[in-house]
Amino acid sequence: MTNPFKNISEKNQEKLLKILEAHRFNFRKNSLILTNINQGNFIGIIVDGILQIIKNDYNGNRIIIEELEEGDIFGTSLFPLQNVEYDILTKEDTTILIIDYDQLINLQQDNKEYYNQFIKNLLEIVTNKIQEKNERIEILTKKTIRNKLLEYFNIASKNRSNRTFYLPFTFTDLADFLAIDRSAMSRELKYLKEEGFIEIKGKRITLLFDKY
Amino acid sequence: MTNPFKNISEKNQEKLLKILEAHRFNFRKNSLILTNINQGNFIGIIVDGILQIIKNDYNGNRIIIEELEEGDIFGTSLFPLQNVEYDILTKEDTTILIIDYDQLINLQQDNKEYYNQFIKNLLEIVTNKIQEKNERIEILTKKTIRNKLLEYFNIASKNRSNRTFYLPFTFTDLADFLAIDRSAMSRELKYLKEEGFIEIKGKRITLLFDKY
DNA sequence: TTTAAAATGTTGCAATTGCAACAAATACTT
DNA sequence: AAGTATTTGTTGCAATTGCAACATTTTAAA
Repeated sequence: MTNPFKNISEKNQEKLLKILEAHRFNFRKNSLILTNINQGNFIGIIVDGILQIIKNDYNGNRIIIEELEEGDIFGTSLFPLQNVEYDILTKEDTTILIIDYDQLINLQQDNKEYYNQFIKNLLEIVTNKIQEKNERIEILTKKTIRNKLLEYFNIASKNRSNRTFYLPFTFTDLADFLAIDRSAMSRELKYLKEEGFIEIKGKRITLLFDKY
Repeated sequence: MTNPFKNISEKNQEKLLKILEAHRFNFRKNSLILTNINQGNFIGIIVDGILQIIKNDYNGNRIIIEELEEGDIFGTSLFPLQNVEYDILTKEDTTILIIDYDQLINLQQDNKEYYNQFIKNLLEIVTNKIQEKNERIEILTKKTIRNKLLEYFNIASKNRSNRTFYLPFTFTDLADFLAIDRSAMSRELKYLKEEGFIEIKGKRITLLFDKY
């Protein structure tokens, strides 16, 4: 994951955050970050910790939109529908920086190279985020639970360059991430184990198929 | 949709494209744009026309990843998996600009305000794209065909600020976009019409429900 | 360490969906 | 304008899935 302050010296980082009037916030594990931290358009940068963006349906379905870690960004301009319906939940103690998006974009500081570098870094981060979203879409467009699981496992395995990897969250969360029923997923995982496609020990998953 | 050259004069636009060694290409309707236009990391800008990014599954399923129009961007850095498996298809006669992504990012032209402006514009476009991806994910995470359709219709209606709108593509494409079986979708649309949720005349759709 | 809470595993059953196989209607091409 | 290709509509049926309800295991908190 790209660091939003890549190629920016400590000193310039401070200057930048001052110019942008960035605010720092600390949250305990399992707390809800209200999206109305400030009124306007904002970008949040995760300095440390883990966040989940959660959507709770009118159908009572809970969907994990994304899971974010250090260096990731989030914010109003990155969500549709003014993000009214999203919950942002800390999974660990988390520190974030909040920056006003409009102020950031409209700042007339072209001569400051650290400002330009920062914008470039954000572009790179958001571009990576698109790739993640596309991966997510790849998974969600698979028609069966089995194919969703296999696609998810393949991508996870590829991203970690290892046929063995650890789930970054619970199986309950995985079901929410894949937008499928947890018990149906559990059933399908059993079949996949029985048929020798995968091996599971706790959150440790090993792929036993070559490619599918 | 944001124009990638917003706030850049014609003159500076030319300079910029020269510096970036941008190449212009024209394609006829229904032609495949090979993703190996050039070898490296590239960004494509749609000057005019319409493109679809298509993925064909090993299961034989055809999925529309996105539909792009004038001002939109696409490119290797925006796809996962080195975009080997994606087809880029013109739906109309289309003109694009190709820019080398690494060259763009690594250019040392901080003093050129049009360059910085261009990067900012790209950030804005990619940020909007994230919103679109999130909307797509919202739709795909709905568990029933009915709810996928209703969510799609809601978003389409909201985006056009009108309860009547036109499908931007065929119903066959819509099924591919929603990742559902076309005939099953057709059946569900019939029920939605019968139950008075919607009205359909050709590609013209009117929502008759207040909110759902 | 005990207790409570959350996560995981399991299963029957009803609802939903994909698939296949057509007919009918539209849209393109020459 | 005729002929071909594509899109749309329809339906039975089998497969998949969600849901509910519960037992068991694991994790977290007091």
